[in-house]
Amino acid sequence: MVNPTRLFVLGALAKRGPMYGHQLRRGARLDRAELWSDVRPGSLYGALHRLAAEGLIEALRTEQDGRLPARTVYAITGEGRRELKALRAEALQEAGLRPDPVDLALAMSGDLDEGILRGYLDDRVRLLTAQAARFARHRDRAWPDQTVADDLVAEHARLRIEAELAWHQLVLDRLGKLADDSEDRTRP
Amino acid sequence: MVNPTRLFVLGALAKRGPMYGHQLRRGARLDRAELWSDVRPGSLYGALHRLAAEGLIEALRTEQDGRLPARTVYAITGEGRRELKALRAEALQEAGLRPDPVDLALAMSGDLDEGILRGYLDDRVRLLTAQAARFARHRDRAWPDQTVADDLVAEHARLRIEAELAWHQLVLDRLGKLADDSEDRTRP
DNA sequence: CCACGACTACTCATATTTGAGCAGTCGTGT
DNA sequence: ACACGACTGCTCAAATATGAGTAGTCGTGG
Repeated sequence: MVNPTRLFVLGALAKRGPMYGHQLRRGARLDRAELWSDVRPGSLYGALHRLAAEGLIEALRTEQDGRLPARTVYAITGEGRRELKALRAEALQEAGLRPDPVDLALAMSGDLDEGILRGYLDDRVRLLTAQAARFARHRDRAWPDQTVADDLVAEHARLRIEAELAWHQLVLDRLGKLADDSEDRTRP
Repeated sequence: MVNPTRLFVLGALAKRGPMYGHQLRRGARLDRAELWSDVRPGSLYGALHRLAAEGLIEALRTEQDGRLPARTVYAITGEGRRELKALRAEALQEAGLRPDPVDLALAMSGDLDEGILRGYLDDRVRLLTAQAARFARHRDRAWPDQTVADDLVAEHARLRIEAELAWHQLVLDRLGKLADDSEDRTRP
């Protein structure tokens, strides 16, 4: 429902003050952003233009640093702060599971060879384990200016990955049965 | 990365044979679809048109049942089956956490009153608990034609919600500290 | 010196999603 | 009879996302 790009832009401008596009992007990246946002250039600049057109942010000035490309600095407006609060409230209210494509893929995998499927799952487990390790490190070596909110976000990621790992284990255990099941269907 | 709508349409047509748009939608709904897909009419029909234009599916015929609106029945093509396999493989490979807007909202909530935030979180816990109960029921009273894959998907949902609940508990516990933290910043 | 990869900022065409809406049918109650 | 809400199928404009590309700068190794 709520548009994360808008929330991100408004939130960042409100929190850190006026910024230009690339700065927003980098700020997000440094802030372990893969966790809560995934703003690619296209959607970011699109959002900036639209937000400016709506008056939720405004272009303050255009700078040029040496000969690098010119950049436009935006600031949030009063109207924008109001919208920010509304968006945030909306985001805090929607508590549901976002559909995971892997479920869809699994539901469509009746015909897939068990060995191959098992291979994919093993790979997934490896990837997830690596990520879990990264987030555990997060918890220990705190950032310079790591806030409690940042901790919570990292912890959220860790817990979610643990759940994924547990589920993957369960899938691997039941994989034999899944194969039987699709055989039941092909030979009635 | 992978487009879930495409995967859904191709997969459903491959699995259940030729169907028209509304039928796809309903089939998904009956199949506890809120779990792995959330195809609204707009994106579904858009995808159907595009897939047909690309030759991955083809319009078989146009039926009319009584005086109800006419419907176009689509079938997957050979080309489409190839694409389906590719999409499925891609979906099975991407094992990462999809960003959750609540993290974003939390990161932007330094200025939010603790009581209000706590209220939102309590509501979320209520919602999540209700959903967890629904999925537990899923596990017990099996569907008529519930496959192992369906079970796994439901179990996935349950585990994910458990993780969410655990995290919410953790957030509520640390909420006091979060408030302190933002005070540190406003009065240096 | 120069090629090369990485960074800086942003643009643009195309793909996709959203959300409302349309035009009719059906069943149920009153 | 008839109002009402729910269902049937699908369309459409507007919002948003994607992914590649542009044009130049900078640092580094050979």
